[in-house]
Amino acid sequence: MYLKNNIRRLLVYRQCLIKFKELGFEIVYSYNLGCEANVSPEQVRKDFSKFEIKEGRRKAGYKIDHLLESLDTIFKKDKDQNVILVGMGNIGKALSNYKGFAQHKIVICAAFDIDPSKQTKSYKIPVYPVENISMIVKRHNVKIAIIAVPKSGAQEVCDRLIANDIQGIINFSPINLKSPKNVYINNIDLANEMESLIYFTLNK
Amino acid sequence: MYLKNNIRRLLVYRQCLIKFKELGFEIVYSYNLGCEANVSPEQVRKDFSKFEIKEGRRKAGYKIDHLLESLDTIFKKDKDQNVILVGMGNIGKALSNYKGFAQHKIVICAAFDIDPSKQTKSYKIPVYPVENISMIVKRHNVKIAIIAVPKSGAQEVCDRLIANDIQGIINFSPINLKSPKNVYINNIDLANEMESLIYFTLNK
DNA sequence: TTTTTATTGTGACATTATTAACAAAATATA
DNA sequence: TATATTTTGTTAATAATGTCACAATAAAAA
Ligand SMILES: NC(=O)c1ccc[n+]([C@@H]2O[C@H](COP(=O)([O-])OP(=O)(O)OC[C@H]3O[C@@H](n4cnc5c(N)ncnc54)[C@H](O)[C@@H]3O)[C@@H](O)[C@H]2O)c1
Ligand SMILES: NC(=O)c1ccc[n+]([C@@H]2O[C@H](COP(=O)([O-])OP(=O)(O)OC[C@H]3O[C@@H](n4cnc5c(N)ncnc54)[C@H](O)[C@@H]3O)[C@@H](O)[C@H]2O)c1
Repeated sequence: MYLKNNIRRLLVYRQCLIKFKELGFEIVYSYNLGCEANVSPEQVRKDFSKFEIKEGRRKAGYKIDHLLESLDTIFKKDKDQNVILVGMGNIGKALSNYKGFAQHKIVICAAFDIDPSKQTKSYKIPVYPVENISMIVKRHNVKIAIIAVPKSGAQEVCDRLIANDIQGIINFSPINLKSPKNVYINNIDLANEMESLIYFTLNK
Repeated sequence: MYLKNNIRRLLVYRQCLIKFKELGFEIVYSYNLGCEANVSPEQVRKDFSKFEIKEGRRKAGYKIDHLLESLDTIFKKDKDQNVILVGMGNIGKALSNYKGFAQHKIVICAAFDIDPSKQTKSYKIPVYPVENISMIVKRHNVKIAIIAVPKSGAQEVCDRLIANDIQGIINFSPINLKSPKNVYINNIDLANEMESLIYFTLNK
């Protein structure tokens, strides 16, 4: 199984490639990509090798379009991925307003909130009571959910999502959710990210 | 130098410890902490050992308060850390509204935006034109900044921050900022986080 | 008191990740 | 054409990280 850092770097490479492409370039060397992505050229080649991306040509580098196609295959970018959002508060609103997900073929198709005043059509995406999760998940074939509720409600929300066959969760609440191990959870704890930054900044 | 994962885990341990404490517990075993933090007990002990936290007692575990004190020392939680925010859009507003940072002794003391309509006192924190960064940084002894502007402006903002002696940056814009290596940068790319979650979910 | 049990802290081992080295191949140059 | 140069892909070497094993020892039980 490929590990988190590999995947992370591949995603960074993709962004760099898109940038290069927008700038009008057609080929890159591992050296260029490494510079832009802040890793060594050897690391770039090693990562490609691991994912069996071997379309580079000695002395002629890689065609950017080819690389992007390979990455799209790895990340299954052939069709949109529907995602639901639970908790239409500060973070929830920010995410639901974000236009950049479209480029990644990620579509937040609906949100859910327990606060009836949020259950309106006045946001960019419809906001339903949590009881409707089941219906929407089935209708839009949703496998992925975002938890953006206060930590007091996060485990309960998580349980409900899993009961509705959600397979992957991105969790913004600052607790470690309990879940069966076939459900993948990506915790994004922004306060801890800040702390970690502060730690490395002050101890460098 | 301690590595990112160590620090990350320590921060997770702290959250778990706070939770245990709130539940009325006074001691923990590495086993309990491991369960809660989703790591092995050996990993917990190894992490403690590495940071010279050796106040456990065989068969009697660790006093939660002692552990929290040690962690506070490592993370210098004796005083507030002032932070500035550049870009008062979706993400910027969410962060500036968040009450949870206080618990971590993180204070977002001011925000900056190029849009004059945002430069008001109507938000929780004052929003200034970017020209004022220098003044505020000096006044509040700021070392850390958050970049929450569109990617087109991110490098320019980054350069300005560094010119004003900012030492650490948390960057929400989806590009790799160029910076001298004595400036620590923590990139949080939410779209990539989503993609990484989707990858692992669909390939598990 | 003595024995048993549980738990820490760490050194040895295993695994994983990164870096370095280099042959093979493509291009450029003479 | 032949030679020099550049860049890939992969193997080998090194470094980092995580797991295992266990002595030391505190607490509990006998
Ligand atoms: N805002 C930030 O910048 C920030 C930073 C770090 C962490 N977080 C974490 O992200 C999460 C969301 O933060 P926020 O600032 O957006 O919170 P918020 O209070 O603004 O919004 C939470 C939303 O969730 C809804 N909600 C509460 N319980 C619910 C439930 N059981 N089911 C469905 N909806 C429910 C509320 O009605 C509200 O709309 C929190 O866990 C917070 O700790 C936020
Ligand atoms: N909103 C999200 O959920 C989300 C998700 C993923 C990534 N991001 C990234 O986070 C960043 C911010 O996103 P957002 O949705 O908050 O954007 P936004 O457009 O809502 O807000 C950006 C703010 O930055 C200000 N700004 C622009 N250029 C500036 C400059 N040079 N100096 C100072 N201020 C400037 C704008 O006036 C605006 O207020 C973007 O780079 C975006 O790609 C956001």
